[in-house]
Amino acid sequence: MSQAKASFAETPTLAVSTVILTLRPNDSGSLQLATPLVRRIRAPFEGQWALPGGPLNTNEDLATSASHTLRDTTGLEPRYLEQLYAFGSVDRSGGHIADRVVSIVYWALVGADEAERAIESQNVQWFWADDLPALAFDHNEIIQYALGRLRNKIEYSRIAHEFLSPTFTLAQLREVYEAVLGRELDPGNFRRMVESSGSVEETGERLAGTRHRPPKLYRATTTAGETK
Amino acid sequence: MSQAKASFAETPTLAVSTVILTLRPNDSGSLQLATPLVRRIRAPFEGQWALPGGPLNTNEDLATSASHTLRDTTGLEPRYLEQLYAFGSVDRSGGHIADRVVSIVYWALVGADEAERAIESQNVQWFWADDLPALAFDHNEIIQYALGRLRNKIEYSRIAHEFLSPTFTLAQLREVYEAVLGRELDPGNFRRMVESSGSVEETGERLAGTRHRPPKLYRATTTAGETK
DNA sequence: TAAAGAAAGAGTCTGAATGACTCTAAGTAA
DNA sequence: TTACTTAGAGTCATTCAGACTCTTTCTTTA
Repeated sequence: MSQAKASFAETPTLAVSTVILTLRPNDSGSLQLATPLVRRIRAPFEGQWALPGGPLNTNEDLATSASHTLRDTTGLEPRYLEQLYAFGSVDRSGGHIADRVVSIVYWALVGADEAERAIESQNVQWFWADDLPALAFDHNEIIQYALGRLRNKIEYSRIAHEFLSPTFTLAQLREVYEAVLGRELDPGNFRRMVESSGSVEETGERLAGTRHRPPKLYRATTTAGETK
Repeated sequence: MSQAKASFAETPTLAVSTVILTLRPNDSGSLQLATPLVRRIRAPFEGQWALPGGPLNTNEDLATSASHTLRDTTGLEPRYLEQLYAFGSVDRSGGHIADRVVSIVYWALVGADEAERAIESQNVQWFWADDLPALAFDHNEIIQYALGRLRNKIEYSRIAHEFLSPTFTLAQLREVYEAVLGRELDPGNFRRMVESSGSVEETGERLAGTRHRPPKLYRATTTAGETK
């Protein structure tokens, strides 16, 4: 395979893209999933919105490429970044096989604190994840896939706190679950579940400034026993 | 990105490989995971064993490429084929960046009936999955990754019967679970679990020729309610 | 022909986890 | 001081999984 370059001339090009997800309050005050997209400045799909991403450099690892492009285009440096799936249908570039790109897609979760640092411009904007325009390539499907993975993974993993600031109340954590799962959860049962899971620990402080009994603040425990 | 070919000249080449897993009885009669490997006939890693795979053709979908290469090199046509992960560290080609290959790896489960059809030759051989030689590239790690996925997925999914012939007894199905999970399961509890899951149905026949009470034969129910 | 052996298959018991729910504590706002 | 709101502790009933027992139904052997 040392002469591979020659015989692989017809191999599709390789890009790395990322679905970034965060939660922000909508008009009615409840949390909703949002994602930043970038406007394409080249054909195909010129002018349409797309996932942030770019070609894979020869000297870069996949995850490195993802976070690198992310920083350049959106200014974000997510703590949570994981490979999602490789999308490579021959027809995903709008029918032109000559344009064929195989995308290795990562997904990232961004906390409330980090999301504020995001660049927003003419060519980078946030959208509600469940109300997207028609995107370039198969990027609508990709985001749907990411949302499915998120809803699935939040049930057995400890990723929910990635959406929050480093310290948070159990009510805030519950809001994350409710927003992702799309249904309300019983506060008492939720508290019991979280406390017995060992995924959070008390900081010893309480959140002040509420108009009721001040809730305890928690932080995520250091990732021992993390489930992939 | 229509001129992409030019600017992507330095993009790594793309290959699709597959981890094929089957269960076969070992010397002591219990089932054990086995996988077929092919001997490399080119540098790098010439002469070493590797996963079956090959470069991705421009006009082929990823999964199509996987099953296509699989058929050509091993003669197998697995019913179960799913994308596993994309492996793309810069150093996985033995240190030569010029040889860099990004592999999109699929995994396949092969039933006892199908596995018999496999070609075996000087350059294609079966190995026990937990007793492999040093393989080309990072293929040892890839197989470990696939085994982890299998052990995880067998717990919440219905893939176990993919290792069996179309009809099977509950004892045979239990043996599959025991081999994959590496521990014994209580026959009674296993029966209750499987029957209440709705993943199997009786064929109405029984397996003859045993030296004890003949067990009922089951088949997998048609994939409704399949969990991804 | 009877007894022994083996696995099939049904059923019991117990403890842990979960959903629905109640009750009290501790703050703010009027 | 009273009303209001959420925090946080606790109860009850149901479901589920592991450990275990017992009976059934076949083959093998005496």
